Amino acid sequence: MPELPEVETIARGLARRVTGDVIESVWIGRKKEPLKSPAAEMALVLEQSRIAQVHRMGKHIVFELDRGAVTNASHGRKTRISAKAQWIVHLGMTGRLQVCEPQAEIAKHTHAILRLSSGRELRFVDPRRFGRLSSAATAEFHATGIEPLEIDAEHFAALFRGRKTPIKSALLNQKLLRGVGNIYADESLFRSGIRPRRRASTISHESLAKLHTGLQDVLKEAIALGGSSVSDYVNADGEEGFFQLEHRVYGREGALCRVCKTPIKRVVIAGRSSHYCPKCQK
DNA sequence: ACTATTTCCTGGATGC
DNA sequence: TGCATCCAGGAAATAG
Repeated sequence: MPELPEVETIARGLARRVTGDVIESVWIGRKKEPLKSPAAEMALVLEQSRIAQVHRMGKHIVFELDRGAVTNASHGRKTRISAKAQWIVHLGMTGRLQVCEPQAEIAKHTHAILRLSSGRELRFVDPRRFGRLSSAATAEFHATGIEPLEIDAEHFAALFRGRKTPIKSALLNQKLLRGVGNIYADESLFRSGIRPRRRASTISHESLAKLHTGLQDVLKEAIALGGSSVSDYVNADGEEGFFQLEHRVYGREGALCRVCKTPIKRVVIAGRSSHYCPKCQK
């Protein structure tokens, strides 16, 4: 399940492989489900666009497109119109973007194929269809929330002021912070000694400062290790990450806390599995 | 204006 | 072996 570190890893891998490539044609398999923009509109935006840049915003992968040469038919000669556009991909739970040769077997649940001028294809595969594709030709895509690696301690603490919701839910709320998912919410709460059910507004400024540091540390460490490979996550080169080996609470129900040997507990908060150490976290 | 709950979707694990 | 049931979870939609 790709969260900020996994999406960052994937975006960097894609940037290395497809930057500069031109999208020559597009095949879109479904009319709705993964699509947020109409299929025809998306194809129109993508085709003949040059991929100028690939980067991450929250859990979104954003392809910055440069739609260079456009024929102005009214004068019968080519006029260069510089137009910017974007292709925005959210991988959901099981979404994957693969760069491959055209003869490579088309995986089950392939929903979109972009044919590139380099002769390769960029394919979007998503069995569970929680992923989303959208395009922005005029209005620039604007993700909600603030990047957790860019926010300072004061603004971070202010996000939770007056919120009665459990801190775990607040961390998952993409309108506050963007990119934090279940794994890194649990891991950052462990690092800062806060139980996931604690009401956000009741947490001391000092603890929130620890949470700010803990969250930034865990995200940076995870990016350095290529993300966490749980279930079927792989990066743009099909390689697994290694941060799952560093998890201190996530997915460790019943296993002993690495700090105090107390068995890790699992509770459900807002429909999400939440893991914590009952001794280390208060 | 918030917060809580439900819904979407399929593969893999589990149980009988 | 086969079939039914449950579970994972991000974010949008819905309800309170």
